[in-house]
Amino acid sequence: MEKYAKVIVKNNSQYTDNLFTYKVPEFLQDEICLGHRVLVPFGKGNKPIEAYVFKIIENNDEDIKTKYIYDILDERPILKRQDLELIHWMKNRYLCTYMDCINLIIPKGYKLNNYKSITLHPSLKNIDTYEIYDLSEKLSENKRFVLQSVLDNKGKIKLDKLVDKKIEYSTAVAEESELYGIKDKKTLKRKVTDNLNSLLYKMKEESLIDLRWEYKSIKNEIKVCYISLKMDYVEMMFYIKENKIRLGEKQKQILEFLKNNEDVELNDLVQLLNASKSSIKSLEEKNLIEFKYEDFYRESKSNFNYQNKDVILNEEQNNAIEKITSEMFNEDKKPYMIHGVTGSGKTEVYMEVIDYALKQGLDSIVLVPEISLTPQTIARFKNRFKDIVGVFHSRLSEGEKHDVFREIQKGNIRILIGARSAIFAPFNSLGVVILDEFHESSYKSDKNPKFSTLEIGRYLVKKRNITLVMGSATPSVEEYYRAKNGEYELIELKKRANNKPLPKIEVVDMKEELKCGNRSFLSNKLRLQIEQEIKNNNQVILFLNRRGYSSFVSCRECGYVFECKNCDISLTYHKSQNIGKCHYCGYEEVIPKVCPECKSKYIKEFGLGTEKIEEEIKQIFEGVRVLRLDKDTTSQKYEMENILNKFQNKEADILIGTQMISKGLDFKHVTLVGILSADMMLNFPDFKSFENTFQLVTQVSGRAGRSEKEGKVILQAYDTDSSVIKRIVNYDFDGFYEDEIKIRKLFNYTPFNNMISVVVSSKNEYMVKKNITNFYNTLVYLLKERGISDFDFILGPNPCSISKINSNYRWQILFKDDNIEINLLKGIIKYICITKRELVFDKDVNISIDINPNSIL
DNA sequence: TGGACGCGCTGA
DNA sequence: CAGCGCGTCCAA
Repeated sequence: MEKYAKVIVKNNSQYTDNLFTYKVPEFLQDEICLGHRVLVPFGKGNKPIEAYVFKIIENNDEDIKTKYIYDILDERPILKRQDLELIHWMKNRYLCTYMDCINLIIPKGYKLNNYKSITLHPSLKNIDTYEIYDLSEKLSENKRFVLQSVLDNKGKIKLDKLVDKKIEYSTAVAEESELYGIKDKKTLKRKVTDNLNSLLYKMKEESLIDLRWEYKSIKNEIKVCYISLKMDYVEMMFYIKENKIRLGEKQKQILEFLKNNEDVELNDLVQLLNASKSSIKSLEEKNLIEFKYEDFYRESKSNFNYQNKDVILNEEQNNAIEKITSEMFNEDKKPYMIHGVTGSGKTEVYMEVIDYALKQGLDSIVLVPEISLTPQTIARFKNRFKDIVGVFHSRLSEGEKHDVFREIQKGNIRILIGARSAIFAPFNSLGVVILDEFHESSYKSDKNPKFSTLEIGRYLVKKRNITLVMGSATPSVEEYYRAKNGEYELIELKKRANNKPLPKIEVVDMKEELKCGNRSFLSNKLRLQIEQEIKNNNQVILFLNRRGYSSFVSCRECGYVFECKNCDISLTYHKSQNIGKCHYCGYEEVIPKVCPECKSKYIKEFGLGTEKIEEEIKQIFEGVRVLRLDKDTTSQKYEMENILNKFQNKEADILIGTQMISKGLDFKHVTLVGILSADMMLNFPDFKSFENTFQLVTQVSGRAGRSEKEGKVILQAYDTDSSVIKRIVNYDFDGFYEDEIKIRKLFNYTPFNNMISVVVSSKNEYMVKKNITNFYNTLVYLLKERGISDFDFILGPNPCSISKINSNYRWQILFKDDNIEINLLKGIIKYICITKRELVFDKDVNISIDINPNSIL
């Protein structure tokens, strides 16, 4: 019997995104399992690369040549059977590659290093050195160099090292790398590598050298070494005498110490006794002590102090908990949607549900939006559940991620708090997934696979019968619609946990302020209120959803606007560094004093940003302590904790921030929230801008009055007649929902439709146009073939609203599944963009397919 | 994608 | 013909 394995190979090529069949060698036949990470030879040069076993078959009737699998890389399969199913499902749902999906769910920190190594040809191995030198004399300079390097390096050298040597050698010979012109190091290295490679192949042909791929499997792990005596102390003294073992003074000290202490960590021992590692090592070699290695858990710790509050659950909360826990083992339960006003104690409900699951032996995942993965949230869970709480988010290092996944698999972590990708954590018995603030757009991934965490959650409910609890004070319109249609179990929490009313929202008309001659961003009312609250020893939060100093800089003389070199976006001014920054690609440039176009000096910044607010607030309220929380002030690790700690300890009176301050923060002295410009978001050209505004403003408002003191909100806007603002003021979610769902229905937006966005981009604008037209024509052709002649559901091709990002020109086609079956449409798009990609598209254009995108810019 | 290979140009 | 740059093909 012959065994074959169908595998997915790990490389980042679009063109190898299918199953490859390999023969399983005899010695692996009993061992190999689905989901194993294996090593296979790939390509002409049989380069060893990683692959994942997706299928195992006996006897292969397909007529394809097969190579043998080299080896299995880990003892146990790295992917479970259910992971493989999920990968298939995701690949089809989000039209991405297998590897995109695999990368998301395999434990991190596994790496395969492969390199080419050069040795002397076997026929030269046994001849003496003199003969080799004689031989090399007859060769060209370069070949001699290779042979010499191999010999100098004990008969074996890695290609990489040879390249370095060669560059060093060439630069020494030729003046200042003149040989290759002045190029950056990377291109130089590539070039040298290429040239050496072709030389090496020739030398291999000539039987001068041997060329082979080698590899090393690396696990990013740290072990801790614990040391104990190998036998009883008295017994050992005997043993030492018996065998005439000579010990140094330090070594005697060590043994003495270990007599009273077991399992001492190596580093502690070194420090405590000032001992050297070698003296310890030699004790082990003398068989007197033993080492025990254990996994070290690189846990990202936080220095945030959270003060526990005593909580008594109210009736609404208890009902919710009762409902969810009582159905936990039901077969066909629905996901739960908790719609609870800000401060209604949703987190307490989550914790009770998790606690219940824990007692039933089930693990839980708590998902929060990236920006609200604050120390506060984490501390809250850790305080209650202690060490079994793990944290997972994209800012962890590879090693930290690896350790978290390992601790999960070991069962040491039972509750994981994390951002969206934490939903793929490898729990053994997952019972509960919590999706907090589920309306947040960050639950949709922006890189491949462009998955929606909600959809994955629903998948897990269906396939693995987990309990999915999604909570929000401001559900998204589409999910609320689904809840109303019975797809979810809707649970309403209408009261705040502290039984205080929601803070009153007052609207200030900024047009009126202007008329009265107040040209500042601060209305008189808000200014007076801030003064008042600070006098009363309370704290204030000011919210503006834009970081930086001003939104753009322009010349008042000629109208020149500073724009990003790489993107179709104006630069945001950052005054502290006097630079314009592109918030898309990170491009920066110093803003000059004179206009680069007309040389006038009338350069001025326009629009508001948090940096400017901070500056002016400090001027207006002298002596007031101000903190600013946005992406710019929190770029360094722990900076966010520091700011939040300071604010909590009342080391500041005012906290200014972007949407980072809108979620999950709970400060008891905050009595006033100022929303500086509600219109800013409202006028955003996106069909979700109303919804986003409603959500954000409601969330921020909820930061006020969370304990005994009552809170208040002042909302500044120009367009005070806007229906959205009226709904916000009255906390009228239902009204807002009714307004919005009508619009959605009218224009056929989600939830009434699916939308697919296909963006083609490239550095070359002409290529983009050509390719997207090609795509469109192919699509229309295929649709006609299927008898479809009404193409109303196709919008475009058009340039994207942001027509250039990172020097890439972007064109888009949008699809709504109006008159066409979504799966048919997806099938066709997949066929063109993936299966037959090379027939329709040029190689160097990027294609991005997004199902139900967050934004269509 | 990126590794192997083949082709053609240049200069000795 | 060695040395080098470049384009093309293909992966089990």
